[in-house]
Amino acid sequence: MGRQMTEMLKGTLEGIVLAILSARPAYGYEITARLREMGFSDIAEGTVYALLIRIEQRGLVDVEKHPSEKGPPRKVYSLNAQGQEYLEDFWGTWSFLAERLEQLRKGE
Amino acid sequence: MGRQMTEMLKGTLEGIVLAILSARPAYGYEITARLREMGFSDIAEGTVYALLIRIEQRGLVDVEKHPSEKGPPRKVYSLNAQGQEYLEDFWGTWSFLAERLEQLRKGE
DNA sequence: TACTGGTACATAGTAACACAGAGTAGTTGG
DNA sequence: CCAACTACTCTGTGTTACTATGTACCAGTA
Repeated sequence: MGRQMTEMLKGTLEGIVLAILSARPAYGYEITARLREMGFSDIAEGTVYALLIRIEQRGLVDVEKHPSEKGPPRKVYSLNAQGQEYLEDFWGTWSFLAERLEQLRKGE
Repeated sequence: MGRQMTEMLKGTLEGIVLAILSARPAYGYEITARLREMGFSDIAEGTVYALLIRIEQRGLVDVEKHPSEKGPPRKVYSLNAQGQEYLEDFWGTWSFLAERLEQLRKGE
């Protein structure tokens, strides 16, 4: 992945994953696959799992273990109330940034 | 500043500064002031200076020293050809990210 | 003269995050 | 048995923005 994308994902990847979870619960491997479909073709698996552990420790998601038909059991994450609130903050921050950048892009 | 904003600025602040410089040359103190006017109210001065040194070392900007009426001489930065190219890459990366995020925001 | 405040740049140390790369397990099919 | 897919974990590294502090230069003023 490009250096620019790597740096830009810092902070936003977390929001992206929370947004995915706000649609419906999901587990790590599934989220990774979803990201790849979205075009984030080479986000490292390890990055996603580490992020999930982080947001779990911050209490933004609830976790349940479900057996899988194939492979080891899945850790299914779902956004809780605190996570929902945090996601709204994220959208606020994102909007602020996106507006300034659109302004900058036009302004020349 | 919030944790979210701090993380999101990683990767974007560089582009923001380059975009400011693409409009016209500027020096560090001036850029910091411009950022504050834009609403990035508490971006640390040290952050901007460090960033300017970084982009100078990468060869994205040219530097000239100009005497100042008040205080020490100014280091005036201007975007060069390589910087222009890099900025275009930045806009490409940004657009990609912004599109996915808008999609995610709508999709629920 | 001494002091204050604004201008202008620099640096050392810290925390957070994405990445690379390797490893551990379980299941299925050749 | 082993390759391929599923599913999660862990260690170490580089980049970045922040905090905090320091240097330096000038104007106005008491």
